Amino acid sequence: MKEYLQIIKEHHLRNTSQRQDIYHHLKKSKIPQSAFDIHKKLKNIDLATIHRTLKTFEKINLIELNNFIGDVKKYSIKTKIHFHTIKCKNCGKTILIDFCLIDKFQKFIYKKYGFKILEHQLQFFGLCNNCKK
Amino acid sequence: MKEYLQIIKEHHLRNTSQRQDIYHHLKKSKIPQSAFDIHKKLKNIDLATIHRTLKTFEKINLIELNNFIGDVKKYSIKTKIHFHTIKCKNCGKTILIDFCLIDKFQKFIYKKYGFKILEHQLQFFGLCNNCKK
DNA sequence: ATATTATTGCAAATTATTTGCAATAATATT
DNA sequence: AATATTATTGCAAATAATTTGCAATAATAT
Repeated sequence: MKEYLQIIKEHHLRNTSQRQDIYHHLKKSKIPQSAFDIHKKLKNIDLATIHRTLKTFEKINLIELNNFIGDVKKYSIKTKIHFHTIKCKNCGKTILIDFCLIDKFQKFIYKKYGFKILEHQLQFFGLCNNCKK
Repeated sequence: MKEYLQIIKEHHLRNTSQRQDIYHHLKKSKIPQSAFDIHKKLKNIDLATIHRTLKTFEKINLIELNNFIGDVKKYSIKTKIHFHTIKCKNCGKTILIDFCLIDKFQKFIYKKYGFKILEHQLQFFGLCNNCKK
């Protein structure tokens, strides 16, 4: 919470109740949330406001886009802890992998392709414990 | 082309001129294409037909979804050659990395999380040669 | 306590995708 | 080779996701 307010203030934004509620909803969500997901929980906040808020939060680096390819946009709190996700192709169960496999490849890619990597996204699709049987 | 016709026939689908044209457009495209991208090039084919064709092609594994997160759906021919992409955050330039960094991690993930990985998608975002200066 | 202006809610617009249906064209059947 | 069958197409309309204009409201600055 301290962190949220600090970042809001740094960017000269207003600490509205809508922004607080949306931030807290994202904070407590285990899985990335779409604008519509949030609207279902916070029915009193207009959907357009939720979209605008998510864009704002993304711009100031409070949250990040984190959806599976082809899916609607979903966002999650930007943590210092980098993670990846696995989604079960059968039941949709999604879990987080709480460490990063990729960092070590960044230097290699810089040498070979001249690209300086700023971010990456790694998504796995598979079958979970239950569904693989 | 042989491959395309073979797969179409295997699935008892009809080899229409629209499907041929869309397939060939994707085949010669270096970068994943959206329905609208294709429609711009093949103006005589209805946009709804393009959407339906892409879904059909995806279902029979001729093509695969390959867009950057948050972007509209983009598809590319499914090659035996697995690849990843890097997109420049500044100019949008996109290049392909023609080998896979991830395969070796799959066994590890199976052991630790019980997930059997079927597919993955790795996207890098960074700055290209020109833009990093 | 009041003035200023960012933010909100609402309605309408835009963009991406999907669907129903009659016309058309590809394949199967004779 | 001609005809029958039915998948596929184009068109129009529907739905879904997101964006935008604008007046009302609420947060912050004065």
